[in-house]
Amino acid sequence: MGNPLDIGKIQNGNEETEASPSPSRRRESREKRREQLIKATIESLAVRGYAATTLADVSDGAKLSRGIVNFHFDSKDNLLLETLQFMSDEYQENWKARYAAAPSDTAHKLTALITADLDRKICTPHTVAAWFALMAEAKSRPAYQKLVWERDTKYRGRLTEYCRKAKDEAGYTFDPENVTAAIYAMQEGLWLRLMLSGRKYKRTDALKIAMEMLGTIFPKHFDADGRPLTKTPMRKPGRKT
Amino acid sequence: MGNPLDIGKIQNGNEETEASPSPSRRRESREKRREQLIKATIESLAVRGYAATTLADVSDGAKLSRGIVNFHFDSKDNLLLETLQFMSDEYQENWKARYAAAPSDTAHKLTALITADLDRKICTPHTVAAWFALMAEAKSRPAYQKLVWERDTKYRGRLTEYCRKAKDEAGYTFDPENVTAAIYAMQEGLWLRLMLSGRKYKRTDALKIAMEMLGTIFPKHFDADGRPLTKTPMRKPGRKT
DNA sequence: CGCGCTACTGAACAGCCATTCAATAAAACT
DNA sequence: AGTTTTATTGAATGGCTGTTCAGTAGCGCG
Repeated sequence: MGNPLDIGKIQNGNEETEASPSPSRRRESREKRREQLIKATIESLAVRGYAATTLADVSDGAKLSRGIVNFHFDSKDNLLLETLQFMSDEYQENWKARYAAAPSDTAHKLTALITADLDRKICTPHTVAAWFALMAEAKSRPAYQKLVWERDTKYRGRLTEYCRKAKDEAGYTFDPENVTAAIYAMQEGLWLRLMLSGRKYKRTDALKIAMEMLGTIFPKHFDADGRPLTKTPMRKPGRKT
Repeated sequence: MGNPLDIGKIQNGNEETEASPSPSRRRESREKRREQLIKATIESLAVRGYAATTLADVSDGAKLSRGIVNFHFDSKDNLLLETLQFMSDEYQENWKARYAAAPSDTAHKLTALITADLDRKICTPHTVAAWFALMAEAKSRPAYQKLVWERDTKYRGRLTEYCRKAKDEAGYTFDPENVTAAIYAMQEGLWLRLMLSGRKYKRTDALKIAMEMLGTIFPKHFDADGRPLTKTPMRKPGRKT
């Protein structure tokens, strides 16, 4: 325990292909540094856990000096809070984009919401581990709790909307609020399992489980494997075939 | 932050009504002290979180002196590990007892397994919060991971057994392994919500959500509200009504 | 009553870690 | 080029915390 977790050269997957003027540049823009430090924090949270993550770990991980975090984030507490904020933003941007891009029928919107949670972008072992590390502290940190709760509320609101819509379309008998709660709980539980199981379970396994459950809950909208049924546009009790 | 969380007088809900010889007794049996310290640890984990829990908090909470934890548990690490073990044991004893006491038909066994998770005994806000505090560290602590994984495996094995049985009895089309994973994930997600939401969600709400989901997944075994149907003994594809 | 025995205490200690800050160096600007 | 501004460094600091251990006190036993 104590190896620096080299992520000094972050794979900035963005389209930042501009020939950087000098590779030995020490000064970076404020935003870049902050993001670099946040990523190093996530890394350390995932590998070492919350309790064992020190500022030295973070600065070493970013290949920078000791005082750097307090310079950019004022305090460790604040670094952790902004890390949570960062992950929360990333999460929301992801599902909103996927939701917007999905066809407008209920089955596809639901699919988009569910699969977004298990997207490759946000559902890496490190991200999930860091997320739980911070979330576990939420009970004793009102600021964390507020962030997490807001993230939850927005997503679940949208999910409820479509559970209700599905019910209207196909005449299911369930209570939409309860089904939403159940689905959302399942999603978080799948995350937890992904974190705990190391390499035994993969993201794609979780995806399969989630989609099959959609098929079970909304049998008129999905087939048994969880594939959206879009043939019938589905009106009130519309006749089929 | 720093008030001692008085639980010196633990409510030992057991049938230990034996008139304790002298109320000012300082020396206690080894087991009693250990349990008292573990309960103080759970309390502190729930209120302060993992990172902020110090040995001073634990000994203050138990109204004992500073060195007491190292005397009984050797190290803080070991205290935390034994706390996890304690909660794990309590959890398993609970569901095994409920399972054994349930009627032998599939629906009731399933109900027993599901409701056990949300039993008043083990599903208190403090217990759940402490559980997640420790579980979040599992990724970076092999010893924790092992304990949590074992706990999971036993419970899920039993759950799978009955999902399979239900499928055989009623001819459902789902994959039993996947359904088990989904149900179990939902259970853990409900725990998480219980922890995060403070007083907004109650144990009984979670119970309702879980049972309604059982009704959705096993429609031949439960009614829509999740009540076990026991009238029909249920054979293979038996004709109905 | 004395003698150990064991649970327990709390002061002392050593190590770790977040934070500070004076010094430095790179960019930006004039 | 000179000056200001800004980012960065890394050694110093002080507080906190886990652990130790020499001492204390309740308890049973002979």
